[in-house]
Amino acid sequence: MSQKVTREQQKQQTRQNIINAALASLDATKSLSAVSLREVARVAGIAPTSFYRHFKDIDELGLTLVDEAGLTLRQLMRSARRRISSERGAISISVDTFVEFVLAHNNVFRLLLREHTGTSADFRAAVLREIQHFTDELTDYIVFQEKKPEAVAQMQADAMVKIVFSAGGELLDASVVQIEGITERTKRQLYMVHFGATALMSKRI
Amino acid sequence: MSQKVTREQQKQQTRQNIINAALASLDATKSLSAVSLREVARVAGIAPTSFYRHFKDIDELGLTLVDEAGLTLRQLMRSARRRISSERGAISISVDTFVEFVLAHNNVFRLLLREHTGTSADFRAAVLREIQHFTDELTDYIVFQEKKPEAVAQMQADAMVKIVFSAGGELLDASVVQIEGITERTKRQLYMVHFGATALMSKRI
DNA sequence: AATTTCAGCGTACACGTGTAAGCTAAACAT
DNA sequence: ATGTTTAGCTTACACGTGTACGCTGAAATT
Repeated sequence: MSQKVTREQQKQQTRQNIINAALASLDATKSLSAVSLREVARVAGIAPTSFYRHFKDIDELGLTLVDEAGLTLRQLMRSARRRISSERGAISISVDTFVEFVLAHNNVFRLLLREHTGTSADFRAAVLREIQHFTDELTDYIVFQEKKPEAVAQMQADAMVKIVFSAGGELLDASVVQIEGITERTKRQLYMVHFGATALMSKRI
Repeated sequence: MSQKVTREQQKQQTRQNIINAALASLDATKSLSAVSLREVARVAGIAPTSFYRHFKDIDELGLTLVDEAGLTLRQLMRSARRRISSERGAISISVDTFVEFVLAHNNVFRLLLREHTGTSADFRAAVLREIQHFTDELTDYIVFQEKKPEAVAQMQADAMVKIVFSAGGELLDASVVQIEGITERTKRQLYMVHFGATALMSKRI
């Protein structure tokens, strides 16, 4: 049938295999910088040296993974924002969606969380960029929805993201019974921040 | 002069040398689990195999470091609490002290932050224990000082610690001009949480 | 003075790592 | 049909790792 693009198709297929292999290797006991070229190649089903046909470095693969993780997260938040109506709903729906994401793609979230404080400055910068995206979009939402000045909205969004991401980290090691508790606590904490920001805004900026 | 305890003294001295060597190896590019026994031994000035006379594992050394880091932090917060008078002062003094700590002992704080999301479940648990100490003491302070119910105080303290620790992570990569900004922002965010918790308490728990 | 303890040493091993060099064969362009 | 490109392979190398084994010499005990 279609044998026109077979060559490029194969290459893209192998590239995806490498990415999948790397993601599969990223469990709770393995950091990105500890993933070895040889292991990835082994799982991907290619020779170690063939890896270089697709990525210059193991680091280049790492940055690719961080980018994909950030993309997934951004898409998620867009879909969540579509389901928001009232103010109380915003926090509840957002947190629920985030929790679902962490639990469903725990390897991906762990990747972000780990490399956020990891050993590679490049990786840290890449993760920071993704978190900044996350924070910026939340800031925009707050400015538009709650009619708050940019400066206040930024601080509120920043605090909220810090709380949510930290809670996400707890989820990774949490048992099933703890998850509900963490979720509820996080919602109330975000509500605290929301309330505090609103009150402070009208008092002394 | 004193030759009575020379034997044990020497051993303790070497043990301290090992700990110092490990701390010295812990810069921005090296995680605890990536510190090699051989490198530590090299820096400490002993043969690789002599390491085992002091620690069973490299992990046992790691846990020792986390404990020492937590101890340092706990002592710091005690000294900070002594300088607190009014309510506004509490947040300001605490954050300032924390920032000083992170900047002065950045290797130690980096250790805590890294292993908090690191690859070893034992290390994660150890760091979590220290953070829990931190949170518990803050909770007690809030209960006693602000007369809030335990449940509210816990959520407030937990949110505050999450914000402060996240900010500490930013400080590690921040330039000198950014530090002031991060410090101020953090104070305001903590004030948001404080205010929000107070307001929420009187409304709907 | 004789004996026991033990902190530290040197040697040796097997293992996983990144990557350089040159080859094969199949997809492509001509 | 012929020549070129290139994804993937095999082989090979030097390096750092954890740790097992047996030894030494001095401090501590008797």
